[in-house]
Amino acid sequence: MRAVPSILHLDMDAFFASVEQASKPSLRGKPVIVGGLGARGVVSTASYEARRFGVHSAMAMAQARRLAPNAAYLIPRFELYRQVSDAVMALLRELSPLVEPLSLDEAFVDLAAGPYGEALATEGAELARALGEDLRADIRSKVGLTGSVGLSTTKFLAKIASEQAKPDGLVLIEAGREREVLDTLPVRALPGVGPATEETLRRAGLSQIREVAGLPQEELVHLLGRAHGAGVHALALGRDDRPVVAERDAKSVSVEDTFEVDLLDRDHIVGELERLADRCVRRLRAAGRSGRTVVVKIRRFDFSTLTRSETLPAPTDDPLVIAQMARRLLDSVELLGGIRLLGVGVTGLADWTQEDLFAQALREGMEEDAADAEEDPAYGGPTGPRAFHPGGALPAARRWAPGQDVEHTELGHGWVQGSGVGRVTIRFETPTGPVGRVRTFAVEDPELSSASALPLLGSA
DNA sequence: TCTGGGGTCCTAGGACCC
DNA sequence: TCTGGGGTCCTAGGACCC
Repeated sequence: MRAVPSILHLDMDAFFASVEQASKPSLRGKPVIVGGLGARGVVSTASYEARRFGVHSAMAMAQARRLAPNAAYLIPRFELYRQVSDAVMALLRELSPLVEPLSLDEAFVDLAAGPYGEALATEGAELARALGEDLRADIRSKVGLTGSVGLSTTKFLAKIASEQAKPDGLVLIEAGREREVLDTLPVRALPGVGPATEETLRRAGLSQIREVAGLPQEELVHLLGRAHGAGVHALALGRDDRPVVAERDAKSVSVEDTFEVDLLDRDHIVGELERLADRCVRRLRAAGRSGRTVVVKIRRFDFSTLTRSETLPAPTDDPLVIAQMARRLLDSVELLGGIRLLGVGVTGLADWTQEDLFAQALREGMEEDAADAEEDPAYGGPTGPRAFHPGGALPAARRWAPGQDVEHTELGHGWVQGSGVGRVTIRFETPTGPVGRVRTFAVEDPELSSASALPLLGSA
């Protein structure tokens, strides 16, 4: 454990919702909820204004609508979030090359490995605090958002600190005070303790970290298993020597869809599977990877979930091979009663592809499919726009989704506030302008087209 | 209108090999 | 001919995280 609180954890405040508020002046100070808007959607992020109604991440969207009927409900705009995230991560890299992103809105930074490392060793906590406050000021002025910073001697404590700092604050836990802080927290605050482990511990009479820390390690191992028990025990004692690790290679790529209505027809399900396989391969190839194991995931009507996987002798990124493996895996599953989710993934990733004899053999035996593939120069597979799927159960590529960016030939940039009965309501405003005016159009209005997001401060 | 999507890590049994 | 022990790979499932 370090003598100086040189591990920084940054957590952006209500990130997706805050980006939306920064982007849409009319939503500032208002409850904003970002997530899936369909019948089976869940909340990704609720703004602090929306949290006052009891809305939180992972809540069913239907429940959120009951709690906060007047909030703004928006689809996520991941491209924009990624751009903003890149700008934030760039600020973190000014502090140290050792930056470990955990998601778009969260990262650890090892300050000791950066330009301030030596000064930190002598000046200690006060310099760490100053660096954290400067970072927060930079994020506010250069990105236009607020983030909370935790600083401490380990990853775990830095994360606890940023949690305590929220929203828009900074908390530093000094070397030597770790146990004192942990003694006030419930077991649920330990990373790796979720609902199931919490319940196991509760039944053993353990609800506070302090109680877990007082136990011999063997007892935890007995309760939770070898790796988990030892890990939880160490963290409860404040022992955490996990290093900050930059750029970890992904170990799997997967895509999945939950359908608005359970899918019953096997042919229809196979069609969706092929679309998913195609999307999965695109992502795999975009990352320059290939993989050996194909995984098909199915969630049945009753929410029971199963996976089927098969491993090739060598990695592939061939769309035909992956789609065919996925189809065969699906064939081995009983689909009676209907399915609510379908997924396709590839694991066992490699950076290179051996000469793919398997794909070659498959191609030679499948000239018709190969001919299909040529119609779509990039990828094979009988895929097409959602609109062409009869009875397509996905939210039919709705032309206008709430939150989406649009451009009007005369009125300029705006966003979809809502749509229905052949009409769409647009609010015309930009991140740097005043609150905009609302206008309603026919959904088919040729003056209206979808657009890209505008940067938050003209620079992000 | 119950329960998203993209990940990581661990466990456990059987196959297989030495 | 009555039954090893260890290591690794594959498959399936589950907990957890954001």
